[in-house]
Amino acid sequence: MYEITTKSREATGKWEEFFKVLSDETRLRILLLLSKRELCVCEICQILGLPQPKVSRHLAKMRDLNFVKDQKEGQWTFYYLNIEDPLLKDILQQLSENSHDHAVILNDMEQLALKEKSGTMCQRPERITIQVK
Amino acid sequence: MYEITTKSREATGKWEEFFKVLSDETRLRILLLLSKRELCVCEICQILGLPQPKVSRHLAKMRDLNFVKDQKEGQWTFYYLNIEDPLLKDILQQLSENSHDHAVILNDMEQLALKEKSGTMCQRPERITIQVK
DNA sequence: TTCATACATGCGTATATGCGGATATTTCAA
DNA sequence: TTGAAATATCCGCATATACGCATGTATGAA
Repeated sequence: MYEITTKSREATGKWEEFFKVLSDETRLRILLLLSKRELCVCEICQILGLPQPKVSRHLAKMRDLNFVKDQKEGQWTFYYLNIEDPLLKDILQQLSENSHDHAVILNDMEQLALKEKSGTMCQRPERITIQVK
Repeated sequence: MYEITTKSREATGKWEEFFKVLSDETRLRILLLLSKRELCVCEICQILGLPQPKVSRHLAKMRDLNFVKDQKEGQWTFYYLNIEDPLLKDILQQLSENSHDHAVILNDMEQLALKEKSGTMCQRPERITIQVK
């Protein structure tokens, strides 16, 4: 149903707002990270190499516009994609497929992989294994 | 080929710029009009009920970023969609399909239809019949 | 040549937006 | 209770962006 699948636009009722969220490199980087897996704020900061207030602000904006959802777990707040919007999924898919000429994105993905391997991810409760992909 | 189909992003190399163009109601209205047919600046102004400098500036921006192309024909400059970008096509398709709850867009389409019926469209040379849809 | 129409653009302004730095709040461990 | 870590938010500033208005340019008709 359209009413269900396009929440991120319903929030404002305006398409401009939807695209405005995507008009920022930091937010795109975060969205592409979250398209791989859920992450807490401090993990995102470390992977992207960005200050926490900056990341937090962008996450808040995307949460307000229903691009992502959050789930507090003790000291951490985990963010994950709101996958109910097919257009958003299509767009992130396209970005992901064409990231080969985007050095910044490639590096972000590598930093995520490195961090996962190094065992320095924040501890998750079992039930938060939200696999988005 | 990716190199051919994504010109509107290659222009800047940055996805943000692509979405920034879509982050404006006037530009979305124009793009949806042009997804129906090619139009000159004065036709767009009349259909949207917007001042000419405003429309002209938005068109210039979209031309610079390869969203649209223009073709001068005597006193008129006809603009039409650059349809080489599959993502742009997808997005406009989605917008078009879901315009039923967007009164502004619905009215624009009606104004276009009315203007076509009323015989007040600017005169076109035969060869400019660029059907985009 | 003169004038009207179509279109583009320069300028000043108001607003939006992103950012850095500081700080408040919550949670957990010592 | 105290302190450190994680997160959110407030403040002030710098920049970007859209707009209105005026003007410049080109084209075609009288």
